[in-house]
Amino acid sequence: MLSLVEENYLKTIYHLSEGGREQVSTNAIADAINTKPASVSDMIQRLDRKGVINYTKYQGVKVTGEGQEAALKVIRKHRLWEVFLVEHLNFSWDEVHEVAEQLEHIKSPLLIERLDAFLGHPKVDPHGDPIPDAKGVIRAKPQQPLQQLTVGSQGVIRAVKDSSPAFLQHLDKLGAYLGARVKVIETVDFDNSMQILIDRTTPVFISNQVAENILVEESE
Amino acid sequence: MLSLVEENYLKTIYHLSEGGREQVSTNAIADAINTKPASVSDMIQRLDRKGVINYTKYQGVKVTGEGQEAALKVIRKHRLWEVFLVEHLNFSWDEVHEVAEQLEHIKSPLLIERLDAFLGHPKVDPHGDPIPDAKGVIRAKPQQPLQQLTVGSQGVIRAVKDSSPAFLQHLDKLGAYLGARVKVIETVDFDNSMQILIDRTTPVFISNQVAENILVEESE
DNA sequence: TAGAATATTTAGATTGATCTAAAAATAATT
DNA sequence: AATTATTTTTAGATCAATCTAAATATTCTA
Ligand SMILES: [Mn+2]
Ligand SMILES: [Mn+2]
Ligand SMILES: [Mn+2]
Ligand SMILES: [Mn+2]
Repeated sequence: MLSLVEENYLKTIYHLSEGGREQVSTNAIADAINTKPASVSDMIQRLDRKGVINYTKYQGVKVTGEGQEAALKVIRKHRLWEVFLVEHLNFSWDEVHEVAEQLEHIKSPLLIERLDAFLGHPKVDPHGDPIPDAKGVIRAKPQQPLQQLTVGSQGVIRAVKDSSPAFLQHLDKLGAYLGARVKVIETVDFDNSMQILIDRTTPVFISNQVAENILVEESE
Repeated sequence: MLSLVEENYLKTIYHLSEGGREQVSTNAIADAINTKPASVSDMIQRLDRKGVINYTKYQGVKVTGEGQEAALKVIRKHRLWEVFLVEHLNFSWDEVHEVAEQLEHIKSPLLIERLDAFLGHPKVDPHGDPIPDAKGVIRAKPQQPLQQLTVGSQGVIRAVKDSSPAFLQHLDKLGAYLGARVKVIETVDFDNSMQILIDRTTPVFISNQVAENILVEESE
């Protein structure tokens, strides 16, 4: 059994290793979780003892099979709650993350399975992130950062990499949302910004950082 | 701001003082919360410093105005979540309390107001307990333990005093539920047990303890 | 009302989670 | 390769929440 804090560490480590990184470093964790490296060093030794990560001194950590299972359970809960908040309690997509950070730690297998059924077994959360099923299986769709599209190519917005209110509210202003069609009008080499069409309306400029955090499914 | 543990202490103290008791004793709290008196002694000094209770050494504690407000917020959340679980996630009334004990600590004013609206501003929880409104106002209906009814008198079950699975499952077996009509057929002086009719079906025997924990609204 | 029983508080320890400061290891750079 | 810079770990403290054992108050009872 993991404590709330341990669950947060584990989830963070899992997310950091999603990018393909083999070993996750102490500093990376400290950064992500807003703690000091000394605290992380302590905690990862505890998590190693609990068998959810493998820790080798000075070499960072790696999530074990058992650890991944636990991490995915937390992530499943987080995302299901986000769906609930948006679909049934009229939350907007920039309001849900913080609350879901709390709800993800509620311990009740019955609750989460009933919630899943109530929601109709959703496949993605309000940010387009896939929801693991009860066994921890994720079906990820092929997506790429909007940044990578070339002039003239088109796609549909499927997810966002960043779930911060600041970013999501910016997208709202741009008129961008999950499912919107986008087309690249122009790319600017100087700063990697681009001009795009969203749903065939007026062209808008987006910065490199924005384009990096929008995930699209390319379409012909 | 109160910690999860502090919220639990405060809620417990509030409930213990509901019965009219002026001062709540250290031992009573320790009992209710399953801790040692020494731990309680420590905690009530902290809660006193935070201004939610008044503590006088060796004389027990009393909830302050501010404390009552905080306690009622937690109770409101607890009961709203119980309604949600029963009405929307198909939980039975004996399964909700434990989960609600966790959910009641989620901190988000928006969430709880949205949940309240989603549920249609319910007035009572699945055990018949009144739900405080956003301002902490409770409208309690006139109720008395079934034990107090005399032979021949009738009433409607409005609430249960005990929310333990054991008790509620027993009521299920008896066919008792909120809203059921009851009529006292016979009372036994020897052990204070009674024979009652539930919804005019076959008479059933209930013990003194059962009769004490069923709250009815008497009717002519 | 004195002594016994009970309730409450204090003292001192422990555990989880965090921090700062210092030490040790690894990585980068002349 | 030697030195410097960076990263990571350890040592020692602190705070919340708990415990056991001992000390102190209050309450009951004879
Ligand atoms: Mn989120
Ligand atoms: Mn999300
Ligand atoms: Mn309850
Ligand atoms: Mn209840």
